Amino acid sequence: MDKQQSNILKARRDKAKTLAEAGVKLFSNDFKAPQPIREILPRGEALAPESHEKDGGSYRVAGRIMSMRKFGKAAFFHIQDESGRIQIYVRRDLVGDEEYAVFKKWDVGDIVGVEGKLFRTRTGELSIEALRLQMITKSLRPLPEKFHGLTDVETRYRQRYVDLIVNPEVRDTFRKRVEIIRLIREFLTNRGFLEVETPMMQPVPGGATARPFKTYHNALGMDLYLRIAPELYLKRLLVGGFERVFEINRNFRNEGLSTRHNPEFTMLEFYQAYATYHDLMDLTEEMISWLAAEVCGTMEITYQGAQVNLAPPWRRFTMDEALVEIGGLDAALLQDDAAIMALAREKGIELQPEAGPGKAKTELFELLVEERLIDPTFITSYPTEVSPLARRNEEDPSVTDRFELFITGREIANAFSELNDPIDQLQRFEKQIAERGDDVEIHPILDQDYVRALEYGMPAAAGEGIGIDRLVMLLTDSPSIRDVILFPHLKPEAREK
RNA sequence: GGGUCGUUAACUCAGCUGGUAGAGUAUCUGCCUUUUAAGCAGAGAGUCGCGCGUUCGAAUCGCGCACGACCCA
Repeated sequence: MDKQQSNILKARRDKAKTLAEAGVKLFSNDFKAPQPIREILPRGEALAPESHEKDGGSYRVAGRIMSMRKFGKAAFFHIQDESGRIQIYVRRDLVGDEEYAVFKKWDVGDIVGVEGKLFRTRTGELSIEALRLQMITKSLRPLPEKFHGLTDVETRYRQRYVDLIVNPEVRDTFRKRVEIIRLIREFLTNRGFLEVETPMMQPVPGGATARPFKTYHNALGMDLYLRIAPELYLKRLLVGGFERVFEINRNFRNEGLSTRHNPEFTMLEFYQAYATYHDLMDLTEEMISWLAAEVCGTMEITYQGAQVNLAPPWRRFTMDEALVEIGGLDAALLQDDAAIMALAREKGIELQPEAGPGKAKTELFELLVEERLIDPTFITSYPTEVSPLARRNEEDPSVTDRFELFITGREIANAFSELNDPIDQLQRFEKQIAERGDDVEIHPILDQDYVRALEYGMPAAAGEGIGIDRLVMLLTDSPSIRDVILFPHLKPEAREK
């Protein structure tokens, strides 16, 4: 931008300079009390073409110019505010020669204020006939082309502000995102859950298996980690006597980026004392189907061309059942640890030396079953081996009282009856640390304070995590997580464009 | 990390087997008081992502790098 401006940018700056020299304020801040465009539109419903509103009411609107059709002594343009869009008609004989000369320097992209009367044009479009015009903010850069708009995904993500200006469906997606989060709060609050905030910076990053971001606190002289999950803190609150808690906040994972992964993402976690994972399946089914009805107006939604029916009840399979019924495995084989391990290797799954049949089974599930779970499906009875924080099943201690929820082949939720036996918990932590392999960045430290908290006694409870971004993707039919995060992470631009 | 594809004017895109860059929108000038992808006439605008190589000559071919998309791990 420094050396050679493109002529189009130069033209804008020259024009702005000319206006400023003529005494026009390019950045005024005294256009008071504009009316939302959406509130004006119904006022003109009864107007016939080529007629003005009878009582001649005056309207004040402000917004960005999105299109412009100029004639010699008149012009039409559209302005857009947050609520909508309306056409403005400007006539030289109504605003005066001087004002009209200034108006001729207005461009698409400028933010302006208009005062005038409501009327309907010959072609039937409700419009405001301008009596007074005011520049509020002069735009120095052109908006993308009016017909194709902005489609380059890289620019859309890097310059989200432009994306939001020109792509109304993008604004809708983010409004829906806000609405979904608001409804979740309402849903949980109505059921007695308390919304809490727990540390984003943790001395021990726990509650999940992932590589954390590391930082350093100068005054304390200690390493801190951005949290990979709030789980262990929320469960400390159960120890403390809060019986239903939830948190909606950011988690950070120092791993790859993809259409389903952003280094920071929003997670809902909630914990309920004296509940089991069965109770949470019921709650989840109720919550997500209700969200769909509220946000999409139906429980039968479309995601990227696939029909998805979110109406309860949802299918529930144990992992073994799913491997047999959907994965096509022989039921007898699942009872044979050696055969499971062999099959996993045969399918090209790499298993660490210390990995057991539970790990192999889980990997086989991901490979053979996961992507085929389009309609919502709860998978239960996860192997204890892959569930370090979940309560063991009382009849079969090799599995846990846990479920994951899959919709459109993707994991949406993960929940379990909580492990609250401090001795069992300590042993599992130690085993996990021993097995962490060569990656010292994952779970570097044993969370002894968490074990201490459990020693005081945590009530029987169940807890769940729901990835908000993925849920929003589902309910807004968005193909990439970057479509539901306002400012997704990208590599730095090579150069300023 | 691997593979495939992409990167050309502010935006959306053409540009064949190498011959030195085009369209539409946008911009600028003129005409135009009911248009809505307004219209008509004219004009200007690009280190063709970056670098190296092959060649008399590279947007085009080769190699490397950057950024992005999709798929795989």
